[in-house]
Amino acid sequence: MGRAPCCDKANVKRGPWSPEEDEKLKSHIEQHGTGGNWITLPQKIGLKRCGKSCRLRWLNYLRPNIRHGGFSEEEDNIICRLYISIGSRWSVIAAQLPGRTDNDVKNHWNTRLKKKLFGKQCDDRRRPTRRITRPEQDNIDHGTGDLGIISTGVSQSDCYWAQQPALSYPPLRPVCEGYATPVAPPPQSVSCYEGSQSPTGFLTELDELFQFNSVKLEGLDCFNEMNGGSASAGMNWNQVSPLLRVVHGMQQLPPLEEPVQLGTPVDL
DNA sequence: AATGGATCCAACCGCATAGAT
DNA sequence: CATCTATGCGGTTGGATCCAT
Repeated sequence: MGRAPCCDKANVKRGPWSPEEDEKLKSHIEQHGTGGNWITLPQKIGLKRCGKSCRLRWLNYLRPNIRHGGFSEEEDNIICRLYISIGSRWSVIAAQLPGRTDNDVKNHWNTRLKKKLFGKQCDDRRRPTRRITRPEQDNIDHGTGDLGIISTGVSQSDCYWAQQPALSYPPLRPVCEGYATPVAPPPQSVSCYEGSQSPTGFLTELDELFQFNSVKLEGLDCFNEMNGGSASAGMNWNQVSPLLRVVHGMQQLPPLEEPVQLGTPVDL
């Protein structure tokens, strides 16, 4: 028996949202909330949309204080370090970046950071600057703390780490007491852009990096507390960063209640 | 100017989980 | 306890846009 569809796909609109739809949804939620039921909400307000689609639209775009684009290098570093530590748990990572959504973080990772970290070569100069899309233009000078320069996937942004003597990790702010902060790996361990175009060399360096993490992450005991002390409940460790699957004793993350305060110094 | 490839990102899909019954 | 339903989440896709030729 198959799973019941969440909505009648034949009778719901799909694809991009119109400004009118956005306005309907936004004003209703601002006035009445979601009513605790996304499924019935679109019918209530006369939207021919799936409840899931409404939820996604609200969470990713209509919600107040959402920021799009213009990721700072500091945010990039946080994303990379968390990805290395906990894998593709985008909601957790996004929770550390105020105003960012999991979808945004995920897209940013997939389109830029992954290339940074996993070998997009700096000498790819075909596209020195990326286009500035309308949403990005909207975000420029909106107090995001960025310079208003849209770094591209391959130019300044992509080459940022490549230009460094080695991948440089600023220290990650601990997310809870006793949380063993993923600490900057030895610089030489991730110098993946320096003559490491050879996959073998790169993998070796990654191995070193994760051996490093295997030590540092042993302190993640407080992961256990996330689910009432159950060491494995609620956590599929196969989904943890593939880079960390070899790590022994990796345990569950604690609840991440406080977003990382960007720009705050970190005591290690 | 036309075309094809690359890139980005909004949106969808489907699975896992939590909560209700 | 079993089943059903809604929600949350991560993976993937499709279309728009840009750049190089």
